[in-house]
Amino acid sequence: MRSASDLTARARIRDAALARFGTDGIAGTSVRAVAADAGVSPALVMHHFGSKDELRQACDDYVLDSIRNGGEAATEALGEILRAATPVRRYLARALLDDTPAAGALFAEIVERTEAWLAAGEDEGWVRASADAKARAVTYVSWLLAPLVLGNQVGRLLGGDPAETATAVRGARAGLEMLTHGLFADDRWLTAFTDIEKRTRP
Amino acid sequence: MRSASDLTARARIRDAALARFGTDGIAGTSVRAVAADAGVSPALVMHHFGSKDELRQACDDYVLDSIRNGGEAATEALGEILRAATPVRRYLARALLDDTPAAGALFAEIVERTEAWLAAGEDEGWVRASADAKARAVTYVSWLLAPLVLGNQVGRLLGGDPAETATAVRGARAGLEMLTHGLFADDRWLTAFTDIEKRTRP
DNA sequence: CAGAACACTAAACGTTTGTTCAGCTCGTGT
DNA sequence: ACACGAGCTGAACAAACGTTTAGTGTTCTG
Repeated sequence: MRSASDLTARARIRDAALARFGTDGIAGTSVRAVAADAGVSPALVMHHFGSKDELRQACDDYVLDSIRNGGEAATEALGEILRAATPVRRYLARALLDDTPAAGALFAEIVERTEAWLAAGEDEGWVRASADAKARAVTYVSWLLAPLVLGNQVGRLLGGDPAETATAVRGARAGLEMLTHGLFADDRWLTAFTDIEKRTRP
Repeated sequence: MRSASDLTARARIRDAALARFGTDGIAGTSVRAVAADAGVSPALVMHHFGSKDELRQACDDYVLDSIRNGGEAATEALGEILRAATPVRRYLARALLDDTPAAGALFAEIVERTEAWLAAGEDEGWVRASADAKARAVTYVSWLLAPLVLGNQVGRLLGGDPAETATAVRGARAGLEMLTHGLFADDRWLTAFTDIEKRTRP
């Protein structure tokens, strides 16, 4: 258990920035606010990171490392993300929406791994075949990330703290149900969708 | 087909704000930028809306109306969202992440409608039973909203403009496949999840 | 022990921010 | 013809912004 004071000032600033950026957004966070949270002067932030944008990049790198080195074999992307610390999650959500280079790279990486994972599952027979493996992987990852990005909304409706484990588990279980047994009992929506597709592109 | 010039200045300001807020975020958008996009002076923005925050509220209200009055019977939430104009979509994504009151209300509303819709489908036999109807509805709506919020990432990987219809359709189809036939062919993940749940909460 | 290197700050820089204010230009009702 | 309110602007405001500068200690190093 580490307390705030036995971290180096540089790390304290990075942590404060991560939390602030995550909750208030990058544009909505001032260097002064980060400095105040870290208990240092605004000038020290510049001394260590050069500029606000470089501070943001440092956060990007930190989050990338946290997630990449979080899971051992990284077989399942779900676990990695859910296990990551809360400020990191919130920051990641912001970064994905703000379309940070690092976040884009991470998203692409997760999709790639997931696609391989799904392909392996397909070979081994526990994943169904797909007409568009890439699109499926992208959509699947989007779905995994959705409760993370929409955490506040989901949490409020499912009761309790959005970051609370119990709430996340409840949603995850509902999702897993849909993914194994399906949501719809027949093909009506799928065929309806195909019809629309044909009509639009004959 | 309406051109930018035959709208009232008030509407032009609102549209410009919607677009800017959507792409740059609310904190990242200045009143001056909005005014410049709308071809008016910053002072006129204040004249019409009073403050930046009231301008944001006006955007909230507009998006709410756009979506609420968009679908006729609103049987399926999916169509409404996908059919909404692109700036509105992007703004909605931002608002959901920034946790605007209006966005929260809208999310809750969509979930409520979806839950009723799924319950009706369950009665009619084309939706499978669920252990946790509320959690399923919340998760389902999150999944619908995911490509919207993560549009940039999804679009980049699926090729082409994120807002492009073809790209969105490709992801939507992959999602629909998973929802009707399921993704996993057996219960291994679901039972694994249940095991973890039991071990955590005995 | 001198001195370079480092961590750190107070104060100020110029810019941009949201907002205000006085005043301009109209079309409309009297 | 006159006044009036609505639409609209340029200039200015104080506050907050990211960043710079000059300088203070403190700690390694030769």
